[in-house]
Amino acid sequence: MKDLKKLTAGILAEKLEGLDAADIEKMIETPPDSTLGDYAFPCFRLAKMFRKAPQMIAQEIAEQLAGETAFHEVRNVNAYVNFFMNRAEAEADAVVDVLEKKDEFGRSDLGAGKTVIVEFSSPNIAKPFHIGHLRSTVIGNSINKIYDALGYDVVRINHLGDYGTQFGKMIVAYRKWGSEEDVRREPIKSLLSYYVRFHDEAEKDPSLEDEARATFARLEQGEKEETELWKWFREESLREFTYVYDLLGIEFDSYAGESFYSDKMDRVIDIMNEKGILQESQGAQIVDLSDYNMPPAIIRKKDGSTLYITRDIAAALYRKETYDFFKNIYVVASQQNLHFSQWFKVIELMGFDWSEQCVHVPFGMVSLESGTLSTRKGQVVFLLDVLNKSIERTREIIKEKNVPAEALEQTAKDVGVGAVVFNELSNNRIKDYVFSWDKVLNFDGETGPYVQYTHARASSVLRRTEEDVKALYEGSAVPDMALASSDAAYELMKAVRKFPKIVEEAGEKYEPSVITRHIIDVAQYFNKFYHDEHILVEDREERLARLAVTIAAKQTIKNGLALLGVAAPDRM
RNA sequence: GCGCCCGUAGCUCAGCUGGAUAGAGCGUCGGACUCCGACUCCGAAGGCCAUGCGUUCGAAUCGCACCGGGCGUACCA
Repeated sequence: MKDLKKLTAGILAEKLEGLDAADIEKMIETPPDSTLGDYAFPCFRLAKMFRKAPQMIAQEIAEQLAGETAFHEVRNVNAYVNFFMNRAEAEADAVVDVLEKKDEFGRSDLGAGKTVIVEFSSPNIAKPFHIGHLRSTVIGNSINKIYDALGYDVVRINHLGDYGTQFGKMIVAYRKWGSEEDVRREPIKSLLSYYVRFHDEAEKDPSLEDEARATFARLEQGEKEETELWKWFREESLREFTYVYDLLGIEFDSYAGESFYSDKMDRVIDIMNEKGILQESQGAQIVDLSDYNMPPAIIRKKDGSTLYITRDIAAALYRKETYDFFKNIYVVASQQNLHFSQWFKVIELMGFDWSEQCVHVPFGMVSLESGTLSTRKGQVVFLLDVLNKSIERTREIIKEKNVPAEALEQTAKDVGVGAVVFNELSNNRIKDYVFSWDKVLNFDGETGPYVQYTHARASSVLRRTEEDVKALYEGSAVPDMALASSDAAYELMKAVRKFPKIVEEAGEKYEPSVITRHIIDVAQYFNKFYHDEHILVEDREERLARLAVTIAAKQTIKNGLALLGVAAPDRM
């Protein structure tokens, strides 16, 4: 597709001394109202340069560009030069692109040859997968897909919380109150109950905490008995997680969790010593960060065992060496902002200039109407329950619709799961939110089912005239887009044209909601177009043009949903 | 205390790295199916963009201050 903004900037640059096209392109903006044109060039800033009133400048530019064939019209309003593009040309340009690229429409090769790592989801072993884990899982998955679409090689890492003092606690608890049989039958539920009991008992008997720390230290030293138990807990837990990931359609390239780095930490400490940044304080080994207005990073506890931060540093070193990443992205809750600032700084102090390639992508907290999530206190909503309820509700609704019986289950899953995922990705990730059943199970308005419905509706139209559609794809019929250049069609096609830029923006900001918002726009424009104009008209030429618009809308929605990890069924 | 984040319509949120009268959805009220899928569409009501000062030709957007909320703040993750 042609970049019409760039083209406009280029033409303006010829008329304006002292400004190059790149500067002008940055100044060009989109008018608040489409009746004011497709692009606008504000002239306020030129006033000083040309020592003239901005309105005058705008007027003169508009007059000079009056005959320019690249534009349908150039109009002056106040201090703005407003550009109206040739609708049919712009639409045709996009249609050709969509017909040719299909599922690839919106993809680019910006990141060719570069590797991006995304660490996301990362649940704790032996704890249930709840609504709080959904954000990292779904945001991380989408960021992966976005970077993949931008041409990067992506590596999806599930940094399982499979290590740390908590496993000391778990092992102590299992030995005291656990049963092998229960763990085999209901692994997470049983392990969790031991864990909860541990905390209750430890309140009465604080020596349990010391015992747990000692047990973890033995695990870290590779003692056989502890290691066997730990391995077993990990396997059982992973089996349950996989079920949820399958439902969400999410895959990982690596499950190297914290434990994977347990033997890679001495090196980290050696490097720190070489650089002379490690010091002893209150029996622990720390890196002092007071020069950077941060509390110290504790690298090694007084009992010799390591912490989260040490493992993250070891993991980053390993990943740099293994993958030579261009970017190393962490999709982790904003609660850990300080943690990431600390260890990014430590890495820099260790002399690694790639510390700036490490990016923390934080997101806001999820809470319940009854308060903060707490697995231990039973204040929790399980993700599986949410997904199942949503699927169930979808099944009820689509039973009477146009879904063949054999496709019902799959469709209920696509739409039900899609609703939950879409909902999760519709707001800026940094915002906190309160989980509400009403909200996830509401399918009206700006929701996944709304967008999916729009897609299914477009598919339905296309299904009715397969010959025409085939002809368009094969190129044996070339649509005359002048026959579909109404306001409704044009606004829709403008949104389609914008899609590749939207993908780039979402990548730059690490913000899937940019895509979510945009495909809602596309769906809204399509629904308006659909209502305003009959697509399957008698006249073939007119019909082909409107079908081309329909194909473009459907494809954009489908590709956008794919980047969110949401399916786009043809019927629902 | 200190640090970071959030504060836009009754509710949930957009608002592009400063621009032309601040936009959606939900909810409320009122309309549109003998017509390509009504999980749809159209219309109405609803705002001193928390507050104050500043920078600027121009501020919801940038800076400072202040209020309210969240998170974090040495051996949990």
